[in-house]
Amino acid sequence: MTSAPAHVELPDLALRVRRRGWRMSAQRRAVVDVFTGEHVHLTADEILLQARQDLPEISRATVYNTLADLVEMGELLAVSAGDGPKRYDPNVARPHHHLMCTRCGELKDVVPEGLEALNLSAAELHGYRLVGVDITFRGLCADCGGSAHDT
Amino acid sequence: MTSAPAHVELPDLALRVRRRGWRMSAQRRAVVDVFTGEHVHLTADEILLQARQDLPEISRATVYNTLADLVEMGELLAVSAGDGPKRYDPNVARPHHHLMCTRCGELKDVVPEGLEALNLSAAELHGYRLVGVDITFRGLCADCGGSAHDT
DNA sequence: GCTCGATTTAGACAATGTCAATACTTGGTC
DNA sequence: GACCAAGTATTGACATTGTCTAAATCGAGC
Repeated sequence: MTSAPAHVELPDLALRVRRRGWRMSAQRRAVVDVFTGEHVHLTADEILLQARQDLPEISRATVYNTLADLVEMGELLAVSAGDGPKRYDPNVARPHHHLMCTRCGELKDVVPEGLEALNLSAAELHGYRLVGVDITFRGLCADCGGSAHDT
Repeated sequence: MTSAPAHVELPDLALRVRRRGWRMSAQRRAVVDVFTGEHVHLTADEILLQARQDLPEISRATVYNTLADLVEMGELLAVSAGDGPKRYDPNVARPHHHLMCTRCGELKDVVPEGLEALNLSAAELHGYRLVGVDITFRGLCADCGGSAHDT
């Protein structure tokens, strides 16, 4: 362990948490490093498995703790996509929605047009104070029989 | 057990499954009868508890089986609302979306205006064949600090 | 009231997530 | 470099939600 990883190019999420002065540890780095790129939508279990390739002894609780912290800080979005476990999305910079394959669970980011007008009337609000809107387009991805063929 | 419940006024869901010739049993009736009215959004556990008031020996597996059958038949909608368990919605007749309280999980049906135009461009479809859209408005209900006051 | 196939049941199991107590590590300080 | 305090990680038990199987039971038509 004499090689100090000094000038590695930090991916987005890693850079952001670094800037916040978030206390770093080998475990947190292993988790954060899984999210390279913007269009990653992994489940906690997938994140655990990938993090273990760097750091085999990392525990499940640590991954959940770290993810919860990141969500709390607003650096990660937790997306509950129908069935199955939550997925985590590092693309918090640009508001977007999701396109989900109902068969394999794959998730894509989408930014549909004409959504600015999406509002509820006072009657429809039922006294709620609105915080946000989640839109999930359901469909079949190309691999699962999407636009290619029927049945 | 000599009183035959002959001309009870059947609520919607009960009527509908009856019409389909779905084989009825005390257990299925207990589950179906929980869904009186349109604006009911219960979790499997709540359904189990309510059904047990009619039929104390009904098992969890039966409730899940029955719910899965009803969803399969299209008589019930399964709504995954963020955290927590799925909720079941008997309002399948009119397409609608949901308004969810992020604190207590309460769910309301809403039919927002100006949604007919909601579409994805070919590029955004990523080869998916679109099946439907789920929209969930997130907020705080009146009881949890909605329109009344801040903090 | 029989009979057959559909339905229900208990309980084990699986997947996902949470928690508490203890041990360890990090970063600051001398 | 060693120490300390606070923060962080770990193990393993637990909770919740849901699924499965084999055996028992029931419903509805005859």
